[in-house]
Amino acid sequence: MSATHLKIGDLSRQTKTKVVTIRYYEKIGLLASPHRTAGNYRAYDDAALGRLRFIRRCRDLGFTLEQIRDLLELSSEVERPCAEVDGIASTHLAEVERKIADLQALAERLRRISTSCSGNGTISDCGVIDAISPD
Amino acid sequence: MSATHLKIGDLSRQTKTKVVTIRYYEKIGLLASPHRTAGNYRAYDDAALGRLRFIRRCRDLGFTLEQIRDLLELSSEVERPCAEVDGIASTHLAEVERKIADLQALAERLRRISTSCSGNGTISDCGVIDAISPD
DNA sequence: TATGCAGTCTATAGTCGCTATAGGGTCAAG
DNA sequence: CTTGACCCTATAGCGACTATAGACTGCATA
Repeated sequence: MSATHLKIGDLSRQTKTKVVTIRYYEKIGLLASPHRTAGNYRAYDDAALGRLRFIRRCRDLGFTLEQIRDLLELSSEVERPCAEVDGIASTHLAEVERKIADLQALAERLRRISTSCSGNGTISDCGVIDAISPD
Repeated sequence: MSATHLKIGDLSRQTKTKVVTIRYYEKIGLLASPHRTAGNYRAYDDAALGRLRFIRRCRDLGFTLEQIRDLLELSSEVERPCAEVDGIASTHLAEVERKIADLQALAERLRRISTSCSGNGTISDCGVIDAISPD
């Protein structure tokens, strides 16, 4: 089982990850170096595909590569208490929530800036620049 | 008027910008090279301080340095229609709103992942990893 | 006057997460 | 036997900084 010979392009298509990115993950040690064919092509098995899928799903969720590295390591140490894994996830959630709050404040300011422009004067009449730099 | 001799550290404190960052802005041509003292120290005037303040406020608002470059250029061409400046701001607002929506969806997913952890088992009992990688 | 120390100078390399490019080699189909 | 899609390595670039090394300046205190 999992003796499949997947080429890097197959992984690329199946995970929507650019070939160069897969090689990059290997270079930084996030993905193990796979076997090579006679012609020096990388030959992956299903486990590698699964691991890459996991990585990509995590990236999608906004985890950093460092966090993903931790998650991958932890997930193999099945006896460790799960508080650490949950800690990574909830730290990240807190970060995301903070970002949302920041962006909402930002959107509010931008809306105010936009309304200070009448839309048909020249810059000297327009409130936008002044709204950004209120000296 | 504006013959003040501000040192880079003064600008740094007054705008909460790291000294290296100010020098970086100069290097990429966002901030003009100021006069130098006899001892080769950068000597800024109030205009430079104002410009840096503007840049920082824009960064705070999430504009890229490229967009700020445009804004600075536009704002000096007082006869141009202000629709351009407003366009930059409202394009940016749209982006921010999209980002907020994305992050909210993301936070929702993360919350669901976090709740799959009971909090005191081992990793093998913990739903977090499985929740991320649903095979 | 000497010394210490905070502040400044230049130049270079590192960060993160890729992406792009150059200059090749491999392999299956026509 | 050539075409073309795929693969290989190695290096440099992106944005917006940040960090570091090694040297100089300028001011206060002993």
